[in-house]
Formats: sequence, C-alpha cells, structure tokens
Amino acid sequence: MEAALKAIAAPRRRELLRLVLERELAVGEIASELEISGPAVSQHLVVLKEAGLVDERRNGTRHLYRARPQGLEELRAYLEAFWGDRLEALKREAEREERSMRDEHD
Amino acid sequence: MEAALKAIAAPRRRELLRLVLERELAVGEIASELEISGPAVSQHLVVLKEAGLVDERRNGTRHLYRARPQGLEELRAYLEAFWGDRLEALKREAEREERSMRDEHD
DNA sequence: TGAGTCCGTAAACATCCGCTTACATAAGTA
DNA sequence: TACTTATGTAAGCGGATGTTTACGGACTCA
Repeated sequence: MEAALKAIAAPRRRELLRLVLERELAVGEIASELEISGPAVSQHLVVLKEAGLVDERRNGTRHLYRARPQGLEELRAYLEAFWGDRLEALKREAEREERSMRDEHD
Repeated sequence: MEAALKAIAAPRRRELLRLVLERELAVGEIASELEISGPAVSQHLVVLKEAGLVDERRNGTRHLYRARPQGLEELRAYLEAFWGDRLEALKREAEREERSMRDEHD
C-alpha cells in the first residue's frame, strides 16, 4: 500500500494512470502523450505495476498496459480505513465548534 | 492537492497524522512518540500544514497540532474524482471478463 | 537469416527528501 | 533582567527519485 501511495504521489504517474484508466495503451503511445522518453515511461510503469495499479499484456512487440481496478480499490479501502471513523467525528466536532463561535460573536 | 498526496505518501507523516487525528498534540509529544528529533517533526508539520491537513494552535510556548478534517475531506473528494466513474466501470468489466474466462475453461 | 520496430535495462546526472546537529527565537518564571 | 523550556530555522549529509542517452533483447516480416 505504501507502494501505491508513493506511486500516485507523483504527478506524472497520475497522468499516466489517468490515460490507462480510459483505455489500454502501449508504452510508445503513453510516451508521446506525456511528452517524455520511452525509458521514463517504462520506469514509471514498473512503479505502478509493483504497486498493483496497472496490468500488462503483450501483443507482439507491443506491451499494453491498463489500470488494474482491484489495486485502485485496495488503495481506496486503505485510505478509508486510515482516517476511519475519526474523520466523520472530527467533521461533526468542527461544525459544532464553528456554530458555538458564531453564537458567541454575533 | 498535489501537496496533500505527497504529504501522506511518506510513512512517518502518516504515523504523525494518525496521532493528531486522535487528539491534539504538542511537537515534543509527537517527537517522543515517533522517536525522532524535534526538528524532524517540525519539518513534517510544515509539510502537513501547507497541505492543509493539520491545524496549529499556540498555548504559551507549546504549539498544538491536530488533524484538519476539511483537508482530509478534500483529499478524499479529489481521489474519488480522479478515478471517478471509470473505476466502477472497470470493476464490472473485470468481473465480466473473469466470468467468461471461467465459462471457457470449465 | 537479416532488417526494422518496440521495449526494457544500465549508467550517469541533477534534484529532492528525511534526518541530524547547531543555533536562534519566543514565552514563561524566578 | 537572567534562566529555562518549547519550538522553529539553517546547514549539511546520505540516499532516493526522475530524467536522459546508449545499448541490448524480443518479436515481426521480407
């Protein structure tokens, strides 16, 4: 999960992920969309793949990548668990605080 | 949002955020919990604060920090928008694929 | 087999990160 | 005022990161 968080923390990798979320793409296609070199794309794809966020499939010399929904779903679940019930509790608390501030000053 | 994603990508900062999600804490208290120096905590707090994920309040010489629910909520909303409807679509698609694979091979 | 295409790996580079130690600043207290 | 406590800032270090160019390997097609 660590790996997935680091993977999406980089803007270039988020752009890349957006692309393969829409449709399956070869490395070269991604490279020209993002306007970086092939190797750079390759290395980002290693990171995303090790994070479980993309799947690879080969067709001849072309390596085709697409987003892996299970990986994204796990990331979402991890984050929900991370802030958990505390986030809802804090939001209510903040609202209550704001309300009492207003009542004091108006 | 960039800032928030980078902020939570670092494990130490996630630990820190977990602490101040539970209760308001001073820098020194955080430092002894995480077993790193005060300056290290200070610097992580700068990152978290610029990302809008923590709030600061001062009481005498003590600087008290706590999680900022609005910031976390914005991060959650950003991620939901990021994968958006495509995640649900892909999950259904993957399920369908798996089902047809099973039908072929069994 | 050989040429061409697509991709990954290696090496090199500059930059960024997280941490530490040393010092500076601000608030509380005698 | 001087002393103590809590925190922030500066400088510096080692290691990770993102990128490029150069090269090597795998596949296709004649």
